[in-house]
Amino acid sequence: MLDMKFVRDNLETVRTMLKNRNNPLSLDGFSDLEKKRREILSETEQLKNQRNSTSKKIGAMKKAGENTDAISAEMREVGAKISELDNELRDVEEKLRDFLLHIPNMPKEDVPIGKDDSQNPEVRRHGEPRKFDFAPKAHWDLGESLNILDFDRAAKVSGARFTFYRGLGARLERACINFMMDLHANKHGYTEMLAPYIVNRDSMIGTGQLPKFAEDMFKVENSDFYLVPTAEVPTTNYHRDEILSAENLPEYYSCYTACFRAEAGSAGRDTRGLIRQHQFNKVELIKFTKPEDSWNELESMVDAAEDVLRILEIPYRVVLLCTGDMSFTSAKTYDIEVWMPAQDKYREISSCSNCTDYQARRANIKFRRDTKSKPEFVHTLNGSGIAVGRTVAAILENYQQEDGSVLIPKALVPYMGGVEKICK
RNA sequence: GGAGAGUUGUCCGAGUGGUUGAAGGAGCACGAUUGGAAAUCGUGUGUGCGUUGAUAGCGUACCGAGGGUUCGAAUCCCUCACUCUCCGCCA
Repeated sequence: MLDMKFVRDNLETVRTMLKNRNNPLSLDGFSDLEKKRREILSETEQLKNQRNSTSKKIGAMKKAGENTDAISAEMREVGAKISELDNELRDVEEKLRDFLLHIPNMPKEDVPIGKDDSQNPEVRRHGEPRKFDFAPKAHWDLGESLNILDFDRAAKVSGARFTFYRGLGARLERACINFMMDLHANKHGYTEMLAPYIVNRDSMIGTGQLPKFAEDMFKVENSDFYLVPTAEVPTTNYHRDEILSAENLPEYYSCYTACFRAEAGSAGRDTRGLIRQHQFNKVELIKFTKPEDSWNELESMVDAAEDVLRILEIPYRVVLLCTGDMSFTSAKTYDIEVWMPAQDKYREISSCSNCTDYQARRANIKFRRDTKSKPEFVHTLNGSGIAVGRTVAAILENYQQEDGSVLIPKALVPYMGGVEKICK
């Protein structure tokens, strides 16, 4: 969340930001609440001061054997007033907190203002989309005809937006996970993690999924548990309520998890194939950095994610998200979009964001520059490194042959136990 | 799931109603000592909020979380979470 004082002192700037993000939140009432909070606080603290000093006095009087009935009665009234004010204060602070939890992060100055994804500027491209001398098939058709993806049985067993991988399909998904984890651990310096798939409410608030996006999550019934929508949640909250030491920064983590998303509101979109599933695999990259380093760290994180596609030799482009398309917690986001021949367009396969101190403030993650200095909020970054199901889809479409077989990218062959091609 | 024990500052660890933000120790920082270091000695060493020009001072809150009793709670009561031990079950 944003700093309360920042919102108070920059109300119009925050309003403009909300408008640029197409966020309808109204800040009416915020200033009054903020002012009210300080008024109550000053009054209640004054009374507490009185109570504290008088209570000490009462202790001394009792020791001296004096009667304290009158003064105790007086303090009882002060106490009643205090608890009345405290209740009022709690109410005001709850409302303020609710405001703050619903205000998204401030975009960096160089983020273009725009309505939606049509206004995301392209930053760079890598690789030439292959020229097919036959009509390329969609990955779901390839997967079914090769008998490596089974959407029908997944629908029977679970429902829409689930998939069975089988045989070399399952092997390919697993090969991608292993390849990505090895790449980030060995080449890019990320510490490998495996995290819980179920997290509590505080974690979901810490990274910004709650309270606003509850309908996008799967909640475990009769509990306060949620299925993780991304490894960003457990991995960023790994350091919740901690003060990190400066010499450990930046901290890099890579974490594979399955991801669970309700996909409410995307009915009818990407109904076929691996693109939009209730459960999918993802390798996530997470960084905790000093504030002054986070922008460079964002660039190197995107590069690490791009590296996956470069090594797999699949064409992609990088776009910079405009204000209207950026996620809630992000100050700046690059999306990597992979070339999908059957759709004849680039599709998102990774999203890398610098959340600056926004999540750190929610999750209370700080660091200390040295023993004498006050703790400061870290910056948190997260990025897909990369979405595994979409990678498999991209491999199937980009590496397909006219006879319906699919070649395995060279870098994955060792992870496939030497298999170089998937055929019928 | 059953029974019991715990949760205090960076760490260890005292503290069962009053001057305790919290004994003592360790660590750390600064200073003294030293040719330099170790050892030793001295001083200091939490966070949030409010006030403020101020990372000064003052006030306030915080001893797992939330509520209650009391003039006053780390200390008493209630609820919850987590940790540990034993039993049961189990990949």
